[in-house]
Amino acid sequence: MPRQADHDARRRQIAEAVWRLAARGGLEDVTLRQVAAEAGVSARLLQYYFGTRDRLLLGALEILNADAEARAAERLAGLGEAAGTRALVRGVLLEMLPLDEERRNRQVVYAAYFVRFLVEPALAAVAGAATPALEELVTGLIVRAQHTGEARGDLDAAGEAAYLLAGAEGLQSGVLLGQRDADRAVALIDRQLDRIFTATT
Amino acid sequence: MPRQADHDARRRQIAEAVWRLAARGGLEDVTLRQVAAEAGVSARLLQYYFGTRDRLLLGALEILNADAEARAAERLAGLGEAAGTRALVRGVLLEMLPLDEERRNRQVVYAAYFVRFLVEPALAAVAGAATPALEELVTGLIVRAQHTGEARGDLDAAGEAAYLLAGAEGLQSGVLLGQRDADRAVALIDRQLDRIFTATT
DNA sequence: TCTTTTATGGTTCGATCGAACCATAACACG
DNA sequence: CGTGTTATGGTTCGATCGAACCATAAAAGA
Repeated sequence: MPRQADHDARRRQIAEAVWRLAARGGLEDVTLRQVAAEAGVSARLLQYYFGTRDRLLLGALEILNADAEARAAERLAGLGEAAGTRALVRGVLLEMLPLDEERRNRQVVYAAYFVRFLVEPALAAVAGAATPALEELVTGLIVRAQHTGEARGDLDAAGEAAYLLAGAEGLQSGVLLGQRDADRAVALIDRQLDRIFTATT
Repeated sequence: MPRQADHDARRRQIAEAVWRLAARGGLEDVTLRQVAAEAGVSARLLQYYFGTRDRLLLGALEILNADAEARAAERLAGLGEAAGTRALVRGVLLEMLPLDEERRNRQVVYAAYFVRFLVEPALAAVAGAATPALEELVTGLIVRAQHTGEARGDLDAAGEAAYLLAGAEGLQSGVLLGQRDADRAVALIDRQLDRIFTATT
């Protein structure tokens, strides 16, 4: 019938403006007018594609989440098909560090949303899904490595997986705050992996 | 000469209102009017004691920091004078978990400030001091324990200290988000300490 | 070519924001 | 008992906010 537009592209364009503003000044800078200006569209369009501001924040987060998942899977696949178990675990952990602008911005946006996660159940559902899934994934990888002898058999796989991921998250904060060098954070992770995995083939 | 007031008490009263609002809805809810209402004073008084909103946020954070430090020292001292090294390290780590309302609120407030730490240098200075100091402290404790034989001698004290603290910070997020039980987080920390420290006396 | 529906811009409204300003009640001291 | 200073409340201003509303340009199908 009429004038068709690429809704997904428009929503992404607007969401990216939300991300930039949130990373720059927190959610309080994510005002409808500022997002519109940053995205180069009229404020009316934000209403058209997202509705209210709360739903804009929710929608922008959903797109960010989908993006993060896709990019992470892409990067893990990029390790090569015959990547060792240790390399896979390392890849998952490094995904949580701000090793490039893309990851850094994404992680800062998550930080900007954090308090809201604690209050708005709709956002909490979107945010809370990732971490437990990663924990199961890493646990499974360590268990597999224990079976093949790549990892020490006398350690608690689930506990180590949880602490590895928690540590990566903590290192993320330190690097973002400029308290810690990114390279040094990676080195710390590698040292923990040295402890868990035995022979490097 | 005239009508004296306890400035420190007033500033604290106002700062506590800031904390409550920030923990409840993030910094965007910390508006002069809402803080005034929450503290039970007029908005004029916020200007009188803190000046602009930026300086209110800075002042409230400074008081929070001083509070955190004092309470942590208090709690560590409460472990007893002859507390073992492992117990001290454990105490430091547990201070980063939301094990009671006080710690939980404080940690949520820090989260609310986080993005601002990355942007405003004045806030970054206040926030960034704690973590490196804790890292040196824990490193020193582990080194001491290695000398006395309480800790395994073949591990990198600084690296383990850094990863312990980072892990505690990551566990903090998980507990705050309700993804992880607080008791389970403590158990995970204890398991890491089992690995680092040898004999429990 | 003419609809008819969609995508988009612009304007407006009531509320609220931060900050400046105006007032005055309380009180220590002469 | 004044009296001068401090601590506090209230009001106002211009700006901005989120949301609703009004308009219209574009284009797909008749």
